Amino acid sequence: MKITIGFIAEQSGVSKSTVSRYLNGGYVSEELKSIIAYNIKKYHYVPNQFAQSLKAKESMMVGVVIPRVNSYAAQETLMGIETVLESHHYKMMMSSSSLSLEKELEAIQLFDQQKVDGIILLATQITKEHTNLFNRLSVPIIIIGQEAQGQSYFVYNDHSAGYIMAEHAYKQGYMTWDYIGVGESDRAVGILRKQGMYLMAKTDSDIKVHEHKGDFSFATSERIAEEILSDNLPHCIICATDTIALAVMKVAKRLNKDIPSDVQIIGSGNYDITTLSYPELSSVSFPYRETGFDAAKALLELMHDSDKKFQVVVDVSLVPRGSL
Amino acid sequence: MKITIGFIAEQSGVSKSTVSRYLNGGYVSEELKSIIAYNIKKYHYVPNQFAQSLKAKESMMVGVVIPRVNSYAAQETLMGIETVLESHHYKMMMSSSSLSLEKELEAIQLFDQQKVDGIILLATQITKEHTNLFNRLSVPIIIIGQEAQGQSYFVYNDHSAGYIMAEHAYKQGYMTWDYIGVGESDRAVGILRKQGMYLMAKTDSDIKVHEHKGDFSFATSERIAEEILSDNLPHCIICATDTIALAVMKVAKRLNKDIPSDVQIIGSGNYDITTLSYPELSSVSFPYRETGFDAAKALLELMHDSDKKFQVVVDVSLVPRGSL
DNA sequence: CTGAAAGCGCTTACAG
DNA sequence: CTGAAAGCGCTTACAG
Repeated sequence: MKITIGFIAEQSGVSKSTVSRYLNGGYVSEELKSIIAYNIKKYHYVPNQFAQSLKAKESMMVGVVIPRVNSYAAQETLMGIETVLESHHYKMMMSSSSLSLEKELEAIQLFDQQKVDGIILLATQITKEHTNLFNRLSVPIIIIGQEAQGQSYFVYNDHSAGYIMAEHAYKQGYMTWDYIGVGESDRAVGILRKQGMYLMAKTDSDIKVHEHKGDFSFATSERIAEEILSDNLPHCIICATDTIALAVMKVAKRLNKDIPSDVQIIGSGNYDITTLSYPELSSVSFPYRETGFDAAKALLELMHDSDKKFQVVVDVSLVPRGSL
Repeated sequence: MKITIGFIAEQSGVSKSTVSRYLNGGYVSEELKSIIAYNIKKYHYVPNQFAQSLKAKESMMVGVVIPRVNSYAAQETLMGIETVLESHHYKMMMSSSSLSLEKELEAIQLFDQQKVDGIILLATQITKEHTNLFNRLSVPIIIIGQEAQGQSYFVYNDHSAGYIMAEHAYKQGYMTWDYIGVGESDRAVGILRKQGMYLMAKTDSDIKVHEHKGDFSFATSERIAEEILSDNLPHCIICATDTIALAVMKVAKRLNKDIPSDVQIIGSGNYDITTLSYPELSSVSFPYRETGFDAAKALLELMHDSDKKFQVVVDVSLVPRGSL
């Protein structure tokens, strides 16, 4: 049978109100407390959360929507978020959109219906539908990774990331670059990083850049790398992400190129695996974990003061290693 | 203001029952349908999930509890689970315990309260409390990674993993091994893999094994590797996990050892990054994704036939590469 | 095909 | 300190 508050009340010889008060820390005599406690234990009573939430104000849960489960950036960000939520006794619920925008929207809406106290979205793209949904939400939301007009967000300085990679190549004396980018639907990675790179390239008219359109996948990156390296010439390859860079490195090794004398490689993201390759991969560091931490703190504030707005740009920095 | 079913009914000039019926596919005249639809749209009405679930039977959600967010095994398993849930129109909610057994128990209980339709636990340890909780759950649960008496579970053949690593070392002609293990609280990784290795070692009395007690962390593994390699002798190192193996490889390179001529290394797990190192890491492959897939399928069955019981042992296989 | 009413399991003023 | 009662937003027989 189903153990309800009414059953516990009955067994304890008190009213439901009293049991409810016991559960929520209201006035109950010591005597009743112990007998109620006894029965709750005896029957393994667990309050029905739906019934509670129908009245209650706070669920002490925050929902986090991530683009995919095997993303280094997502993992790190989650760990930062988790740290602050935990210390404030909130539970973190996660939902992955598997890179489907539709599922992403659904997940956000589901969290809203579930009456979480706040939502964090690790975004890859902000569409008109996103904006509409954001405005209808009954709980605060913070977006990480992409700008969203009128909302609170934390974005990385992706423009600077592109510039920094280019500048490093330039300072090492390389004047002809291959740039492997990703699609422009991801504004931060697809557009801003590339723009940053070109801004730097324009500072010296001797610089030549060959642009290649790629995507986030390892396989596509390998294919592009094979094309680039097929001419047996030296190449300085600037990659929009570390995944791309790692794929390039793998192909270069397969073709017996020496890194960094034949082929120079730099990526962005500073994934943990950049230090496992040989040579280690030069990269641009994005403070994912700290940003997750800060965003969660900000969300906590928003939950209590919905007039606030956070729109912060997080700095990135060069981490030169062996590959360039 | 809050848009409820009552408000929509009022605006549409019908009763709440009719709106509810509209929502749930009951009898409603075409005429009323369109006017209700109109108002739902107009006011962006979204049913309160708590109120629904108070009555409803199914939530179409399954909860997955993972030990930590940055685990390769967890990621892969999740992707397998996701594939089947998605195709059956279930939503996947994830919760991480951050390796805290207490949080793990809480998360399971929370999912149960939330009336998910089923739970999958990626386990690292099964305690008495776990068993008690499992028996009290009102929804089916499947455990992956550890045996749980009386429950449905999918475990890997960890004993075989240990044996396979040892056998490979033996066949390559190495007779003196260093084995780096993890704590025994994780029965599968800590005990079974080690036992499998020793079982193989016992087949030839010339085999010597030096056992080292480590843990899952990269840092501890590096420390142990430094100890082992400090004698400047050759070493054949069998590692309970790929993380440990990767750490050993890093230290070996730092000490300018050649792999595999000075130092031989093998791990378990077949993480994706095993192919990024140079040389690539030999390992034992665990079919994480397929197991997630199968476990989710099994859960779906359990949800409709709670008498079933799944207790399956999944095979693992050697993947020899450059490091041993 | 439609609506009034009871009920899901809890919380919360309110009166005592 | 305690209990009766109303209410949270929905669903579901039941009668019409």
